Amino acid sequence: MNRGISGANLPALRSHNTALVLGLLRTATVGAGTGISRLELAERTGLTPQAVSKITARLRADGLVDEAGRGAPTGGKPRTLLRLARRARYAAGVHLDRDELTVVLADLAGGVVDARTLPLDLGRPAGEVLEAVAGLVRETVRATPGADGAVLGAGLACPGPLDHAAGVLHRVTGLPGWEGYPLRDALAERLGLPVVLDKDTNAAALAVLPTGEDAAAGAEPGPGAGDSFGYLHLGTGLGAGLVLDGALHRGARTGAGEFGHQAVAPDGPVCACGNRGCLEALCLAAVGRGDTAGAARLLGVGAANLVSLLDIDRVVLGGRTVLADPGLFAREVAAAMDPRTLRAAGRTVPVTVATAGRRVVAEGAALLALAPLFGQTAVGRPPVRVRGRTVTASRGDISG
Amino acid sequence: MNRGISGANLPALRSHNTALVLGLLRTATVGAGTGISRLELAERTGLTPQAVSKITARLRADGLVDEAGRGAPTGGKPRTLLRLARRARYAAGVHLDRDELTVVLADLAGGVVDARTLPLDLGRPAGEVLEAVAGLVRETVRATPGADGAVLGAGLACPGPLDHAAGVLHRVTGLPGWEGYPLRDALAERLGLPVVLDKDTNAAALAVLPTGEDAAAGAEPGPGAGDSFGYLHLGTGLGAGLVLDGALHRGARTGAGEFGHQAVAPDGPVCACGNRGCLEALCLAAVGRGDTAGAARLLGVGAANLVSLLDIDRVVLGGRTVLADPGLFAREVAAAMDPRTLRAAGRTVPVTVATAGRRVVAEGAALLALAPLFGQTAVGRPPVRVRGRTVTASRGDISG
DNA sequence: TGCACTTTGGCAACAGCGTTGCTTAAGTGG
DNA sequence: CCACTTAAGCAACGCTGTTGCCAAAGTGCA
Repeated sequence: MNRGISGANLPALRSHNTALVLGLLRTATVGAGTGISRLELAERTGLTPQAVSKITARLRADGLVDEAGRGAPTGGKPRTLLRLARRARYAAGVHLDRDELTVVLADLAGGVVDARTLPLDLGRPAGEVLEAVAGLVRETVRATPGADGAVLGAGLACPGPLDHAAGVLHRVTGLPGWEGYPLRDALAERLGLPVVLDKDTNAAALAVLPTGEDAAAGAEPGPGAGDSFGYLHLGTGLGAGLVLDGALHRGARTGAGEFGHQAVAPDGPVCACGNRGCLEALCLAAVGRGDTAGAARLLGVGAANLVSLLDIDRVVLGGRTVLADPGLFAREVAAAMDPRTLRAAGRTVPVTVATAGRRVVAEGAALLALAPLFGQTAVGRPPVRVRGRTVTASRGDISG
Repeated sequence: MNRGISGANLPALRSHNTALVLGLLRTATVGAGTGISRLELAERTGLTPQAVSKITARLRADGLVDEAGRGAPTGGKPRTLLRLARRARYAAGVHLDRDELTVVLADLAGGVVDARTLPLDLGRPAGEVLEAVAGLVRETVRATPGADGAVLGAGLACPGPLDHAAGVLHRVTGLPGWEGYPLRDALAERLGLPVVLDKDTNAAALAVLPTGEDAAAGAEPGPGAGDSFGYLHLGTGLGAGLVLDGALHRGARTGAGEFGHQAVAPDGPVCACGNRGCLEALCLAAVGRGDTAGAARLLGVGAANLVSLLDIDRVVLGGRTVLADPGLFAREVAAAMDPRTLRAAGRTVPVTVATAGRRVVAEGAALLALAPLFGQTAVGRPPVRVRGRTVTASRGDISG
């Protein structure tokens, strides 16, 4: 029942609008982006040009935003383009997998500046693992001139159930030693930086959110809404990261996205979780007997369920098994989905493979640490007049 | 890519906070609620007491809020309790089903003031159906003294695929005449009132959202987050309404909640949608052969999939078939879910049956029309300091 | 009964947000 | 070269929630 504290005051208003502008600047900065003008920022946010001028002036004074040349001629004074000062701040992204450690250093726009990978057995004692992580992060930061004092924080992505809010691991399958370990705070103390802990699949989903370079062909988010998709990760397990209306959906216990343990066959084989007919068990069995196409088609059935339940715009695939034959997976998953989504939802849902490949989780982890800067939540809507008096309006329950 | 316009200005800020206060007043008003004091409003919203005083003063001047006695003695001046002036405004809720029309008139707090039901064949021509709907709404409004000029709008809940944003029906299964019909605008014109169109399952889910009277036992939303649940409706079909973090999840095309067409058996019977193994086909077949408990257990398997994917807090059941034996359904669904959610998510998920019974959809439809008044979206969080300067913060992608 | 104390809640002045009206800057095109 | 167009900053402003203060309205002990 406790809805939390969500009253808004002027500093919150300012933060919200600043984050909104920064978010748009980021999408205009990533990849080969040339920047975005103040007026376009005003159009996209709904703020007045003057308000955008003030906000961008503050950001420029803080060194977070630079001018980047002129826009196309329009018959009058050309628009001045703005973009993020990419190297003004950095964030570290850590992918702590069962047998491997990957660390990336990302700039303000999320671009990877440096990346390092090390073999690492997650079964080793916690102190040892933490020292390896902290060491590789420090090494990566030191290798980039100017990054040393400018790292905003670190994102840490791990497999298995965990609690994002508390920063604590639950049970990493097969590795009982990590149960309940406060990984976030332990790393934060060693690094002297804020750390955000999340599931690997959630991190990967963040990396796939279109920050400019990666919007899937044909995927059109609905009117006024953010992007919605599922990132399906098939590696040593099968999980998903869900982005709904442009925001990661974790669930209250960081339990969302347990895609692999949906039941799709009443009398299927017994899964490692103890139940029958889990999609993960069927899928991995198919992979195990070399039937990659069969695994992909099973994945497609699960993906079709996801589309039916959540009305997402697109599906993105990743994980080692998928990356071993990306074309086949994209093709077979789509083939398995099409008849179901066409008949049930009347549309074809685009299926792609995450372009960042094996580094997608680490890149997403860095975005976890950058996320507080780039908000996207609305404060509300224009006031509504009720019986002649302006009373109120808000996004509330209804969205149209 | 178009994130929509979400910049916030002072009127938006005011609307947001006013809606927040109204929402808390509503939860304190429904049922046997005695009201809520200004100071508690301040604590719950995070606003200062003075800000709450100003907001409630405006609402009292508008006639939307009344004083309602004193709070418990605390050793000083007792708090003055406030509550919604329930009869200050009304909203109509329309449940247009295949064979029946139900209209309720709800007061500001969502309480049902009057309700009427009529047999109505949805296969009749559109004009005839609309006239019946408008007629029953008018009749219901006229029957309540003081309601005539005070109706904020009408919510209209229908079965089958439709577009909430456009207010247009897609194809109502078996009734091709309604395909593409702009039902919302047609009714709005006849009534001279704003109309909101939504799926019956979404409306029912709104009615189940705890506005005070209906919080399921044992359901604890996660820290800082809103309630999350799935409302599963088993009647002539099988569908769901999803509430995630306190907000209805519709999807960009109002397609979310197609719970019945998830595949749970690779070689199952052919469903009406043309695919094999849909949960709806299996479930309805079980009902058809009198195996109600079997249908309930199948429902439980689907519900467990929902919990795995979305990490929801609870499951609520409704629909004619469920209401024919509520106890059995609650028991068997829970029994089928428990082994799956215990092993996969480590918890038991409460299962209840919607208390509003057959009227739940119409009640929820009325809430659709009231929703714009009672927002629950946050503007952001307190500012975050980055390298010594206050830059920004927002809810953004990460929620902890 | 009276008085000290506690707590509520309004009044008034204020800081800071985006907005408005206007001016200046910097181009294009005849 | 000049009229015109468009971009973007300056200054004044309205309105938001906030702060400091004070009156109102209780409780509880002497």
